[in-house]
Amino acid sequence: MSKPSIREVAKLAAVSTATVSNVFSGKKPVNEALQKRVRDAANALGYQVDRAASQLRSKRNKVITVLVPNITDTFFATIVSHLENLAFEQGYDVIVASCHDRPEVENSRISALMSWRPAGMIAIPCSGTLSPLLLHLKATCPTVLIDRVAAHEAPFDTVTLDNHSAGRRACQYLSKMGHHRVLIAASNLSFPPIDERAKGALEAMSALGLSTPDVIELGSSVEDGSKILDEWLDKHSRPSVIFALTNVTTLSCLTVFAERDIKVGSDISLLAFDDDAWMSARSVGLTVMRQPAEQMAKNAWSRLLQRVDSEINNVNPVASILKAELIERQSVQDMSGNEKVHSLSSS
Amino acid sequence: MSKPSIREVAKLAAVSTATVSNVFSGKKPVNEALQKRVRDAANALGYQVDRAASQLRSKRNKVITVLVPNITDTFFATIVSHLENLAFEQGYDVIVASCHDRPEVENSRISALMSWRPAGMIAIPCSGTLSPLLLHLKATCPTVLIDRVAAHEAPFDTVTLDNHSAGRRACQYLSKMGHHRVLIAASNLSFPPIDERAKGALEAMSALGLSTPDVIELGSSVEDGSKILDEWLDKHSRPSVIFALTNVTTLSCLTVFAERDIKVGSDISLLAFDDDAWMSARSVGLTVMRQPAEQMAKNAWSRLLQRVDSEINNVNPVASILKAELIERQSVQDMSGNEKVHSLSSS
DNA sequence: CTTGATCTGTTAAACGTTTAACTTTTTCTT
DNA sequence: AAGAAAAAGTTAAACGTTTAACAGATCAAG
Repeated sequence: MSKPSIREVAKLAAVSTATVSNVFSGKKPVNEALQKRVRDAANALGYQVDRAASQLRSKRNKVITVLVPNITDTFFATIVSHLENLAFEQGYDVIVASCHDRPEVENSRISALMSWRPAGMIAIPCSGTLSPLLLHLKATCPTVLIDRVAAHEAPFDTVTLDNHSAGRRACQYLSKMGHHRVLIAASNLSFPPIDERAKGALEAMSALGLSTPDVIELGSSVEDGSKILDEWLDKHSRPSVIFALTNVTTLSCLTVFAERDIKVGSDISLLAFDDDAWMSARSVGLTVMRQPAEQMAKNAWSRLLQRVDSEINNVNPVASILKAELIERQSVQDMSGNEKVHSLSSS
Repeated sequence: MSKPSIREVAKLAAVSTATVSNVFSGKKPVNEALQKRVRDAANALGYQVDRAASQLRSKRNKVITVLVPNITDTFFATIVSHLENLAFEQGYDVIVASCHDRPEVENSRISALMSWRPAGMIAIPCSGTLSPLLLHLKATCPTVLIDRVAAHEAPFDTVTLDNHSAGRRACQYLSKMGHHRVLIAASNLSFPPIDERAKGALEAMSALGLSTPDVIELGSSVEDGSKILDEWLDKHSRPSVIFALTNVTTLSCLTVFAERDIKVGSDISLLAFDDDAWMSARSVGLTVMRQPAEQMAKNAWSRLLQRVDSEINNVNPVASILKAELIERQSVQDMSGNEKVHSLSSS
């Protein structure tokens, strides 16, 4: 029942424990024949190296911990999935924790993660203001932060979207399509990326000389968001387009549209964020600002490995900033009355 | 830089290492005042118990590993999320691995997970035929299997949906709604739950004396599935309803409907499986068979803890089987011509 | 045939914790 | 007040691995 140890393998293969260790770690070369003998013995006993003992002695630990606000959010899950792949390729193990959007839980999850003595940590903070515990990591563990962080303010390597630019470009597109009355559906403006998106949008509108859009906060759940949006619509005249700043706010918008029998793409336009699978599987596909989730994971990973390998901790934090991609589908109606670009007919 | 050990805490607090250990583990009582002295010293040094050393010595390990086919699938992510909550409440840590639907990867992930020497494991196998490595767990580690497993055949505790009944009830509903020509969109019939759903559906139709539905396999990706369905529709006359057996096949169906400009709920009906957030946030909400994901997680968890705590391993496997819930929305059109049940008017 | 370099293998001491066994102190019984 | 029992701390030996330090063999060069 209890697992066999390296000693039993050594005895069965009639070698020293050091040799068995070398066979499995590859640290020192060992003769072909012996190697086979050892492996056979190990298989016969069902031996497997004990991580705890290995780590305790060697102080090396090929483990990266990942902290996300919520694993059920497709965007975060996608990033986790990519990170897991990258880690796997390089012989690292990943331990994931999610804090369910609760800062208190975040703290306790960080403690738990750190007790594994990981080689490094990749975190998507759940709130814009970094907790003291998180900040303390600066001194103890190579860390890179993704997404919910103000890129240049954090004392960590960061990988973020150029949220300001994404918001700006989104609104430029909206105005090009002839929309003047836009409502911005944010989740929570205390999250730096959301705030940036909204600021970028506002700035673009004012630069274009258009009226400043209203901004409403819909929170982090679809239900709450629907209710808030519903009430807002009761009190205001209908905007020509809603710019939804996350996949969850997008869902809130669609819920309300369904209840009120408002048709997307004709009665109202919708520009969404992220690009979940369901957003394109619709009769009126959603036009979206897509975040390059895979690239974000890749950058975070390589940045972290660099820190881990170089042991140097006094290099200045580097901020890696990526661009969102506008994917044009049918949910933003063209109200401009302009000719289509591809039309060659002379008027 | 390097983490302080229990010895340094002991020295600073002027006690023995055993006392420090007892303060943190609670194994033996220790005087209030001393306790405070120890905690203060630990805080001052930033001390944290080293899991590896602790586990190595005590052989206890409050860790449960979780294996899923794909963390980006909302259904699996939801289960993982609930499991994480349950674990957290009881002082367990969870290590999650996903095998990206590849059996080879599954094997290597299992090895990796086992090297943590977890107290138990909860797995959603990625294929219906359990790998030898997985079967081997029977002897080494308390294990409970969820979802992709034939409930009564596996030599493990299982938590599954009553898929046969779900398929049957779905088709009974469909027939009640006046649908006679139904197409079943399976993902992969080699997965036991999918096969069961299809079988249940077929059985219901034949019991009702209706023509047996066609069954097509759409695979595990939205794109592949769309292509296959698209080709099928080219060669066959349009069914009155599609019964999609997973959230991914549902997406494939909707993609094809969008391309062909087929309106759900009027041109064609759709009965979906699972109940992802986006399924209700539509002008025509999807009627679905919802799986009780939270309950599945709860049952798996309590079943596992029972095994872990009782140390008894010769109890027969127990199969926990849950019911799906039919949630009626608008995507299945009523073709029966019957009066509505709530209508009291005399004809 | 020596010298020394190169391989391949072994021995034994850590790594940071827990815990059985022991010692000291306190409390309770009579 | 003496002795027993209970409570609170300490000592030191594990846990299963890695790895310095060492040892024996093989081989090439001089």
